[in-house]
Amino acid sequence: MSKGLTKRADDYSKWYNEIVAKADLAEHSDVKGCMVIKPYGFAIWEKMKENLDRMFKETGHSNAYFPLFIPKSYLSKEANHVDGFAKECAVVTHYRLKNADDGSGVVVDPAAKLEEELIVRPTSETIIWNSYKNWIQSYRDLPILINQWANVVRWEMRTRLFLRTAEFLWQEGHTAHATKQEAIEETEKMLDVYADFLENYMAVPVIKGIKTANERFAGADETYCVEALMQDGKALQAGTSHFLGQNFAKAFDVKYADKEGKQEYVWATSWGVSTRLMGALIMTHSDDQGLVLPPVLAPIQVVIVPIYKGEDQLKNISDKLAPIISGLKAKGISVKFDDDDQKKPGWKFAEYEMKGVPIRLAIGNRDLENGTIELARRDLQTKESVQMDGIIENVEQTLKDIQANLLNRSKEHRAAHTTKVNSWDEFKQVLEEKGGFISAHWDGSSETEEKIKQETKATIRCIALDAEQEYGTCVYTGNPSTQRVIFAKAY
RNA sequence: CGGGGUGUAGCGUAGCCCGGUCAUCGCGCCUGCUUUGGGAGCAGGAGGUCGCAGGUUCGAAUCCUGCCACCCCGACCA
Repeated sequence: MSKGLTKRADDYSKWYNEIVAKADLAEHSDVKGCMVIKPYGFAIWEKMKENLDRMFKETGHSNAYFPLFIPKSYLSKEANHVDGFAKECAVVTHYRLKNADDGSGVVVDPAAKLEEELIVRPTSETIIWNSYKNWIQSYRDLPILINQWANVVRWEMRTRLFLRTAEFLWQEGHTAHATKQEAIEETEKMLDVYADFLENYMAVPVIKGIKTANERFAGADETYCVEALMQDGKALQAGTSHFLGQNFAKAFDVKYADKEGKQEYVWATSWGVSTRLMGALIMTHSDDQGLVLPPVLAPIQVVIVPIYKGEDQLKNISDKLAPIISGLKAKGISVKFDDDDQKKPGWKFAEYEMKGVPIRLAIGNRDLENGTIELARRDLQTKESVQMDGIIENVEQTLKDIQANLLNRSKEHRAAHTTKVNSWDEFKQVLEEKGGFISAHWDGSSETEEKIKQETKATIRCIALDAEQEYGTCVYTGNPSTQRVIFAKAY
């Protein structure tokens, strides 16, 4: 077994899979298309959840929970919505098993056929709006600002750990508002929450934008998104926030009486991020030694490895470390003191590097004599001997430095892989040789977008919210255009 | 559902084209001793219906037929 990882240039997807495996994050289940998230991977996801959940609550949202099963008739109430999901739904048709008559095992009891099939939710708009119908009568009932943490199922043909699996974990916010303006503001506010989270917690820079009609959520009037760029030059849709207009209100007949007593349809939004964020985290920061975690999301921020011979030495080291460990913990820093006698120091170094632990402290007899300790930074792969005095403040500051460095580094990577192009030849050349985000003029038609996709596999990731008005001509058709849009190959 | 490929120990594999001490090697696992500042060394040990079912043959992991499963490339991916 090789000690290092596959070189990225050789096979990016193999490199990605190795990191997921070696950092012990997740594995494919024997159940087709499904993923097992292992304890360490789940601990990172929980850190993400914890922070997102707090941010949702700070913006006035509450958590609730709705059923896993959606009656088929609900899903079909909104025409675009059902079209968008019909091809990837898991369907429950029976509710009972029985022993086979020939003793060959358990079979589905044909007598237990459901009158109406149940769909395992691919997303919960329909089941939630079926409830909102009963909850909303008056403008006084609005707004409703609810989020749910749940699992959903989308029967994808081809899956990749974290990025696309048949079942995945996510949060979905579903809000109801009295006015269009307020719903649009909510959509944009939650997009800002996502961008904030991606950049300041995950250290993943994103472009905020809106989707073209082709890429829009089935049932939305407008889909906002945050798009990130991975190390291989492909884009990843990291989160979406949808302005749903009155589509679901009309489909489920959800009206409220305004102050004048007039009946009006409710305005809606929905927004979500999923375990796909784990994929974004892995593909943005990892190197050939394995995972690299931003400190604010690392389950273990500091690992301490003692280097010793015999129990006496270990005891000396432990005694010396005790106040440092409690001092770090007092500052809210998560520390693991790995005194496992079964593993050697070198093994531990490699192990925690693969797991992306931001800081490693190593201490042995030599350090005890000199009053020093070795501090290794995962992001820079550097290590230096530093004074034991002031180590707590040093670690605290270094964690901040690492967090900032990771964001800067990924911003630089993105800047270096974002190209303005002005001709079709240039477009194809940059896409082929360099990849990354391509900023180009587009004539605004779905046909053009579709043709570009067929010829190059590149799609319009978004129309950036901060795009400047700039007159030009479509890179494909030469038709007039008023702004550049972001193209890329995507996950 | 099309095109290609692969199934050998927990994992990764050699052997298959040229049937016969071929079931190989690495990792992992178990035992013991020595080790511990970058994935320890040595010695010993456990573990396999060679995907399944037929067929050819004195003899099949190896050849033939059928089936099953998985992987890759497409199609699909709100």
